[in-house]
Amino acid sequence: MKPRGGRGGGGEQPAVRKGPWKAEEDEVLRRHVREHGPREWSSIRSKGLLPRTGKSCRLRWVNKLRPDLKTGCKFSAEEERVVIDLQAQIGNKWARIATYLPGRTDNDVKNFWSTRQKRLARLLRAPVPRRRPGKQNCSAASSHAHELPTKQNLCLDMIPFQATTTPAHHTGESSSHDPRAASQHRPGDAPFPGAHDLPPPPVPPLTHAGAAPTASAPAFLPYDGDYYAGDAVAGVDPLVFVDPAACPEPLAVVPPGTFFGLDDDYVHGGRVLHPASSGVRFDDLPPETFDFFELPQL
DNA sequence: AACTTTTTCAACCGCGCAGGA
DNA sequence: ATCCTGCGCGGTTGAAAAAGT
Repeated sequence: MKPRGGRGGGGEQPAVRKGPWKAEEDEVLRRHVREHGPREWSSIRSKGLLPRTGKSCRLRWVNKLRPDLKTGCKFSAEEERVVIDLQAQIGNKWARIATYLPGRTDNDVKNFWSTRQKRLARLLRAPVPRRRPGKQNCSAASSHAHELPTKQNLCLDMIPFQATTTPAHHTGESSSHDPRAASQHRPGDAPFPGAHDLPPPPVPPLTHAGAAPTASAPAFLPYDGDYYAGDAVAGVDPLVFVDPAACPEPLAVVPPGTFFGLDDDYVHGGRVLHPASSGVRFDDLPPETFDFFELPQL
């Protein structure tokens, strides 16, 4: 198709190929990265190595070929919650959110979120949900879904939101507004830093209702390569720990209007309301909405 | 078994930013 | 200061797979 606006084009280059990648193409791309690192994507085409745009090559590498990716593995309970928490805090900054999830890409996070949004939207339209297809999770079987008490396990069933969560404005600008800072790896860096090597992503301090984050009770802590540092935190506001056994980390409150993109007709005070009956709370929603209800207790 | 619906995920596109010429 | 180019991000699409009827 059309190479945009006369760009990218020195001399004679093969027509751009699109669509699924072949194994041979993957191998060429891997070789390029081995030799040059994960950069100079445009040169792959200009040198005639592959009839793919640099953009396409980069995407293929980042989303599929990077050696540190978790593939064929659904999001765990932890990962789900991290995504939900961070999306509530910083919005659709998938690349940044992905920096908290070792082995996950922004595309993974984006797809995950999109799936949950659709699922919730469908559930809200259809009060009697069908049994959700139970694909095998890495760490769970879906048959637990109806066995778990929702309220105790519902990490997002929070106390009323009242405070200073910081949507995009907090995250977006200043030095922290460098979405690339967290994900871009420079030539001198370790080739593909896993979570252990990730610098603390520049996520703003998260807050929860009634208390500002403190050293003793951080609202959220980035992945530390092993487990979330919040696990061991003592003295965390008990309101945040709905059930420490089921939900060991402190969580940020979901600010109104942010949950899965629902507007305030659906979300009120940090709780999701059924559109047709404002007395229905988030935890009245079918557990099928979330996979992590189905996970065994951590 | 066949068909339909839903979910998953790979890949593309447009836009904006950064850096070099 | 401006333009050009490369790259990264977020949104979207569509095919394939899985599950339900």
